[in-house]
Amino acid sequence: MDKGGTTGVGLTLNTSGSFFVPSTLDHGGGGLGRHRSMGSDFNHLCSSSGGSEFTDMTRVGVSEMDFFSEERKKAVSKVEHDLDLKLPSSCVKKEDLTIHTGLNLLTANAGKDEPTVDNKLSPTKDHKESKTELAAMESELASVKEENQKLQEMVEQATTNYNALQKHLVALMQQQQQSNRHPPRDHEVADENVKATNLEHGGVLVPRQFLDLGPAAEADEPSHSSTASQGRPPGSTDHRRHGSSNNKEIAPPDYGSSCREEKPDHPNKAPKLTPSGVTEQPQEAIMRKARVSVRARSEEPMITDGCQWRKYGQKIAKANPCPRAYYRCTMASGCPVRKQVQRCADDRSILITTYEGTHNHPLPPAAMAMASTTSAAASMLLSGSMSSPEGLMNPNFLARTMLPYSSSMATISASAPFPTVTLDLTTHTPNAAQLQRPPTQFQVPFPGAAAGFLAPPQPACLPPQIFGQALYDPSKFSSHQSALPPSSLTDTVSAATAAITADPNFTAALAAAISSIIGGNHQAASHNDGTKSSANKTTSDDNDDDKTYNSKDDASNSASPNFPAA
DNA sequence: CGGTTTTGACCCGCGC
DNA sequence: GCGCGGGTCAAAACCG
Repeated sequence: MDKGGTTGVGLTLNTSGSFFVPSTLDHGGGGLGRHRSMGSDFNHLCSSSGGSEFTDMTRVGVSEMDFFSEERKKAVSKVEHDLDLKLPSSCVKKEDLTIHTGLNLLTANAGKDEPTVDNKLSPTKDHKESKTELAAMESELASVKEENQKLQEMVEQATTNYNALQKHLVALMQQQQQSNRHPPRDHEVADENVKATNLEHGGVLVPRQFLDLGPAAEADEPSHSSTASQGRPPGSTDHRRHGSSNNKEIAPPDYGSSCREEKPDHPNKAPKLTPSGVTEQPQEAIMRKARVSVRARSEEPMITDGCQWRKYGQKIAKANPCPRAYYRCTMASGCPVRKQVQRCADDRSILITTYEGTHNHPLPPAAMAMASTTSAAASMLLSGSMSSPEGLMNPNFLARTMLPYSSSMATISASAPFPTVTLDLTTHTPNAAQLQRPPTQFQVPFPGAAAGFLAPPQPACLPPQIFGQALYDPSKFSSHQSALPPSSLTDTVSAATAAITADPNFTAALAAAISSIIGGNHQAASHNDGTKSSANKTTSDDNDDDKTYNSKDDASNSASPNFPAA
């Protein structure tokens, strides 16, 4: 498609003086509706539409040429003004987009085009018709202008939000670099956060962390992390007893060895080289090892997070009589995300779900929230741990930032083999709703919402529906859950989210979440069918997904190891 | 029949 | 070196 480039409008004139926009123009941006939905090419398309649309509707007799030419010029200039068109000289010649009007055009092009029906029109009839057409044009032009105005406002808003987010990211990256050199004290961090938020930076730096996060960026993860996590040294044989039998179509990742190979503290591991020769970031390996643990009350064997999981193992840990189940994401082949599900030893109504890794595939909307949140929490954890060893070694570092509102909401475990954030959603926080938007909470403009990708501008990444269908199904509600009605859970979730988002380090993570949400939404619009087909059993929608799991799990619930006979 | 779950065995890191 | 514990594999069973 010619995006309003050097292709001239190329108005042609028939012998009657009527001129048409040739169909070749229309394919580029003839339909107004097409323009409205355009994004980055909005201005370009509008600029060409301003002319083409106008001229497309215009069919004027020769006698009116002079009169209408002035009108047209005014109208076009108005449109251009309204749209505040900025036509880069490099790609658009202004004169190409200007409506060629007047008799000079007539003389220039006269006789070049074949006669049309308009030839038969008498001047008088032509005149009247032209007037009505002009009136129609003007009214339509007005509505178009109005719509374009709205669209432009939307674009501007989205751009503003995007810029604000980007600036903040840049500021945070700079701040992070500074803190690497001179680890500031806590209050200094807070001050700098405030300053960073207000900083205005013109530079466009995209932090790598931002790029690394989110499904879009993760799409190539298999080629990276798979070399890191799955790639056994070329000559090393599978030391396991059996050859691969399952997953024949997939290069079976050796998660055991990968896990071990990726130990961040492995002393002898030199940074691996990607095929391209780029040194692989150890951060990525650590990133995959960061864990987000979610504690939620649920009678269900598994909380509903919108993803498809396949159980690949079960183990009874020493400290907990309840067996721990191991699940792997099956929404895409080779997705590195795993989760562990285990009931709390103290309170078996509490389900502890620990997520690890980031999805390398688009997510359905229902899965987006949890994935974004876990990814964000992991990123936050890692950004804290990355910026200084203190973050990793001192469990209070992140705890301080995450727990300004509730000490029971989130905890950081440094004693665990891997850095782990635990979001405790089992405790109802009375003031959770008030904490949802604390005055000092960093709020990221939500480009998705601004641009209309997401309907409600929710600060919370965790819609309540992800925490088990039981929350909405009274029949499945246990006494535990009835003690925690959905609304309060919503508050708790919101409060947890508020606690997380209060951390400025969360920014990069949230950016990832946003990008994944946007990308996922973009995907989701066209992905549903794909999800259905590829996930055959699971998903006409999420409820079906739940039912699939629940039916099985319910059937086996009595014998479910998640509920061992006490 | 294909996908999922179960379950015993294996691997590896770590502590002693 | 050995045992323990966590994590994973994969054949068999199960399910729709």
